[in-house]
Amino acid sequence: MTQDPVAFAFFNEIGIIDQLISTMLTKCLPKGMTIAQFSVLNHFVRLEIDEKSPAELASAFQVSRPTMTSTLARMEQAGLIAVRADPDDGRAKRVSLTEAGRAMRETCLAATGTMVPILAPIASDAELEALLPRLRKIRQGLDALRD
Amino acid sequence: MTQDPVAFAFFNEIGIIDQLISTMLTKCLPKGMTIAQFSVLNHFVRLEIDEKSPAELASAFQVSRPTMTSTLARMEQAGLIAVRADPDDGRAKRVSLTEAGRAMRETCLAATGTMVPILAPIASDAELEALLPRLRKIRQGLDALRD
DNA sequence: ACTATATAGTTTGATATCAAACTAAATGGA
DNA sequence: TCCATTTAGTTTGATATCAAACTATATAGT
Repeated sequence: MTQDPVAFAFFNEIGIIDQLISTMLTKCLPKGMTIAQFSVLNHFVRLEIDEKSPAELASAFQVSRPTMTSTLARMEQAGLIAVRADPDDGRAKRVSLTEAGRAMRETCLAATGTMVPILAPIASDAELEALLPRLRKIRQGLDALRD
Repeated sequence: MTQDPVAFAFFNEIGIIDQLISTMLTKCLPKGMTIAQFSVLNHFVRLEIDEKSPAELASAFQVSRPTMTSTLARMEQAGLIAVRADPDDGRAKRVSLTEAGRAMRETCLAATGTMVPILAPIASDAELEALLPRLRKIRQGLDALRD
């Protein structure tokens, strides 16, 4: 362990934190809702975007296209999004939020809000605020490596 | 987005970093090998442990018992571990590393080593070293919350 | 001793995720 | 015009992950 590169220990902690948070978050979401789906709902609302293609969404969340296909299929099934053919490109699709999707996002937002006071004792806002830009820089560096 | 609690932005970055690193790491591992399996191999070698029960392993990696059952089944199938009944407890099992498992761990270690120079430009060891204890503290806090 | 509870592992059924291979449509070049 | 290449999306097949429900064994309490 001591001979392990620091990077490994670092990314190991990152992995465990992600796992713990994901599990907690999933548990407080409405039955059947997942983080992946909630993220898509959030994306539309926060960026005030009408329509986006599956490929654009996949790219925004840095997941593969098959993953996005799968997530969107479930969301359409659940009535959270509407999908139509792109009028300008026969290969493409256009995805948009439904009213139900918007409502579900509100519900999820309220549910996740309950986690904030629970997390507060773990780390202060100041602490997180201090770490955030440094993590962001690392994320951007990794992101750039992919190409 | 601006009204989002800092915690959300923070854990979002954590999630993306984990995803990017996991994908990179998986790609450099031998065909068929996964991070979950490599972690188990590593655990045995690094802690110099002979045998552990599936429940102990699940707890060490903070995954559910069904998850560990699944991972161990694949590893046993691949000949990386040996599993025997616990002589003292009729419910339990004892898991140990095989020679093949030990060899595979060495191979994986060498493979992941190639990532170190790639990651170096992303963040210096000093930077990671500075962040590590703070992440560890957050992880421990989250871990404690689970109970 | 007997029953209730707790613990070890598995099974079932669901989601997310990826790589590889595939179809269909757009684009570019000769 | 026609073919090669690229791009959008899906399908297939694999792994990880969880919760809930299940079996079997161990432990505790009466």
